[in-house]
Amino acid sequence: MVTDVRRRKDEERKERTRALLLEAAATVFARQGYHPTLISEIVEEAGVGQGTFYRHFPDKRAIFGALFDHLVDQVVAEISRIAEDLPSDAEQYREVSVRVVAATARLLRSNRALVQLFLAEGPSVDRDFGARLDSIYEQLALLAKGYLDHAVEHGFARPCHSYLVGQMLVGAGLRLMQVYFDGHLDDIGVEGSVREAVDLAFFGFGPRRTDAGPSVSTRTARRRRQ
Amino acid sequence: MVTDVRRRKDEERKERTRALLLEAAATVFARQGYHPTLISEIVEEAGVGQGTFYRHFPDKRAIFGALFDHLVDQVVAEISRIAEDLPSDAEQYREVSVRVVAATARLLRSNRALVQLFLAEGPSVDRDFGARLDSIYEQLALLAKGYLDHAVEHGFARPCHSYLVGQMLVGAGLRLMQVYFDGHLDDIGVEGSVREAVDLAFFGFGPRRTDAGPSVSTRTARRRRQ
Amino acid sequence: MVTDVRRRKDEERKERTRALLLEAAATVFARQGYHPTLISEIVEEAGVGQGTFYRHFPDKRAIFGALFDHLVDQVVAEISRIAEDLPSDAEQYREVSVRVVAATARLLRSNRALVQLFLAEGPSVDRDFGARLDSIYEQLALLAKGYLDHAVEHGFARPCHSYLVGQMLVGAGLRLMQVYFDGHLDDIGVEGSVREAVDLAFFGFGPRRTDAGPSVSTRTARRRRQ
Amino acid sequence: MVTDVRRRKDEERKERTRALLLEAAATVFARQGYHPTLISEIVEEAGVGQGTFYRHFPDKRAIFGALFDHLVDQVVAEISRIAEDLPSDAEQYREVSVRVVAATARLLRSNRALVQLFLAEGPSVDRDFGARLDSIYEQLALLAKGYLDHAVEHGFARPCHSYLVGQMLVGAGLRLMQVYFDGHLDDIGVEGSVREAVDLAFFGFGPRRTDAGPSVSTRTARRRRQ
DNA sequence: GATGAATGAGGCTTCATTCAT
DNA sequence: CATGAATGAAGCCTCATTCAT
Repeated sequence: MVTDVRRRKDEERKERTRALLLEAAATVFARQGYHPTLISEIVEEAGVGQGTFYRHFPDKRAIFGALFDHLVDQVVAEISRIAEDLPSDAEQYREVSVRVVAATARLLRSNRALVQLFLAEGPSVDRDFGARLDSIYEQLALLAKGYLDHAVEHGFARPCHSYLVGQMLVGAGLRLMQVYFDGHLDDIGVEGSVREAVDLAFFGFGPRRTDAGPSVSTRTARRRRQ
Repeated sequence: MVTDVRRRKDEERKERTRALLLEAAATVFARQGYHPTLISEIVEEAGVGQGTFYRHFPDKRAIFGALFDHLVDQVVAEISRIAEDLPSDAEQYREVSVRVVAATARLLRSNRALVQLFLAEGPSVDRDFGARLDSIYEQLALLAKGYLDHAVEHGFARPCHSYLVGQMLVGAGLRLMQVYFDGHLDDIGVEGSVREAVDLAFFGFGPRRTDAGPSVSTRTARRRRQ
Repeated sequence: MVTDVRRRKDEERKERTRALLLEAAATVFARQGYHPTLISEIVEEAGVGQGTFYRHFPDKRAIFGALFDHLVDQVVAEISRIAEDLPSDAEQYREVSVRVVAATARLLRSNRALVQLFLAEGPSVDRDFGARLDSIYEQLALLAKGYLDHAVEHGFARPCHSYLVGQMLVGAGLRLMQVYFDGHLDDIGVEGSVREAVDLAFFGFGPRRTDAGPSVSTRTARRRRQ
Repeated sequence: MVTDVRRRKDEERKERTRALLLEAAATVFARQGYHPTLISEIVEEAGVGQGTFYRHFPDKRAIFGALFDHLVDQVVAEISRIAEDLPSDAEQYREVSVRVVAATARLLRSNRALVQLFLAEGPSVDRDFGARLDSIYEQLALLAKGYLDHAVEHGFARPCHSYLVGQMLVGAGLRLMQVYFDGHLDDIGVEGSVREAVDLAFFGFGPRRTDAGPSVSTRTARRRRQ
């Protein structure tokens, strides 16, 4: 009995220490980047002993990976929760897009420092880690391609090289996120940015036509800004 | 004078050694990435002594920077050469876009390894270096914005948040390049990819309209692929 | 608490290691001089790892300085202990001088190797370190000047340029010490040397006069030698 | 014939280069001390090529030694020139002493930087070099001892441990020189300092006696200073 | 003889990792 | 489990020295 209590207390303590280390690592990585960060800086930030680190992670890479996995799990869960069903007409399609993208954006924004860290330094941590990132981008692109193919099939998107378009949308989205994080889109906010982005994806920037086009609300919002 | 001849020969030798080092650095960086690369590996690849490195560059960062500057200079020169005048109608606009983008793509492709290196590892080399990259993206986005504003003014682009759109185009382009480098667009080649990309930018992927749309040639090319 | 015990043991261990390093450094410095000594030789002599050195001292200079400070502290404490009160007549004055000088000599002799090290190599270690030595000489000279001025005032020393005389006494003392360390004064020992030195200071080597002069005991000692 | 002219020109050039190097070395050594000085700094100061150094000296030690030898030769020559004959009475003895010491002082002062360099850094350059310095001090001490023994024999010095006294005089002299170089004796100048020093040596600082004592001129000078 | 680019041995220092407590 | 002192492998960099011109 005593042993059980003891064991549980030990485990709790261990868990707490691990959390301390993860948080500290996130802080220090965000502050100075992956490569310049020393184990000694992480443990100092965490307020634990040097040796303690190695009871929880084999090396720096591992704690970086743990942070990454945690974030990816969160994001995947969130996205799956929202984007459950395929849309059945163009307008609905756009609305779903806006909703998914905006939700993702909000989630990522709340982990801004880590996201920027992974985007910027991920590829340099490790060949392997770079591949993980690439695979995520690829999956996103394929997801977009799937949606697009479905849309083309139902006539609310024009035929195109959907894989290429999917990749470009991913790239545009990533860049958009960066810019947004840097505070360069504070004038229109998440919602506005997303709507503008979705408009670009649907209609391009070519001259407006009468039969369809950017939603009135968007145009209004834009006008208000000016 | 004997001295003059001597001096010139010395300078030539030095220049040759420097070139040797730069080439070697490019090779090794491309092979294993910036951080894992040791000075000793660069000098071995170059076939010069360890100390020789330090007669030419103060440290690893510097030689990386030199490679970067060299590439940027090349690209800037090439782009300036092509994109001299602003287009005066929509069709011309698209043609100029295609020409500039395709030329840039070809130039970058011939420096593929370095470009990938800079894109992937640049932000992790240094706070400062990351800022240099960012500034380049920003400049590109502003360039795009400028063109776009001009197009809107002349009626061959619809009103939009041109800064945001510019940034997205940059992101889309970067991603496109990556994908292209990875050989995932070998089916349509540079020309085809660029045309597809420009179409996306001009018209989005929304349903085709009658009054305007992707060029016939493109549609043809696409059909052939399918 | 377990933690407390642990902490104390750790501190003790650290202190022991530090002492080990200091002793080793003294040994190696004395053997081969400051500049030719490598950190690797110190740690080998101390029987600790290379990295351990840097946990205790930032560089070679620092450990040299630590040795120096330690010795100076010792000497200062010893001298202050002896030379507490000013003498009130000529004979007493000489006796105090003899006592102070002899005590210092004995202390320095027991640290002979270090003292020689500091005298010989101190000025070459560092601009700053040289200045520290100079300042000590200056202080000694001023101390001597103070005593001398006091003596002149009370009539048991003749008027003179007391600063210059103080400096010369310091120089004479330093040289005496060197010679003594080299074993060139083994015939008369510390006591005899000091007495002879004090006689020189008080009476010079000019012809003996009847009213005062070197003490009988000294003359006797000298005669015995001859 | 042509060859001869050529040969002489080469030799002259070589000599000039060597002189350039020596002068440069003196300058740089004086500025930053022996150990921190790099060969590259010497050749830069001299305005010659790196390789040129090695055509004239095998290493840094050698050029230091050459500077030293040159100075010693000068000083020895100068002293021998003055102190040719032994004095025959006390007053003459003092006058010779003053003359020799003052002349030496003037010579050394004109090479102040080098002298300070040798005194301060000599012992640290090399075991061997330190021994050379020591030997010089020893020789000086023996010289003084010889004079002293001669004086004792003729009754114008009191019996004493002449070797020890000789050494102390050397030490006092060295210190005096340092202090003088540092400008701390500007109030009485070379002549005054020397006279004061000689007085100390002859009479000590003990109370003045009637039958003999410091020269009137000195006392006067001193009084004027006060 | 003079030059200065190239060399590489060798010392310093860092820092991930271990281990005794 | 947590600790932090100790470790030493490994890289960086310097600088005396060489050597082709």
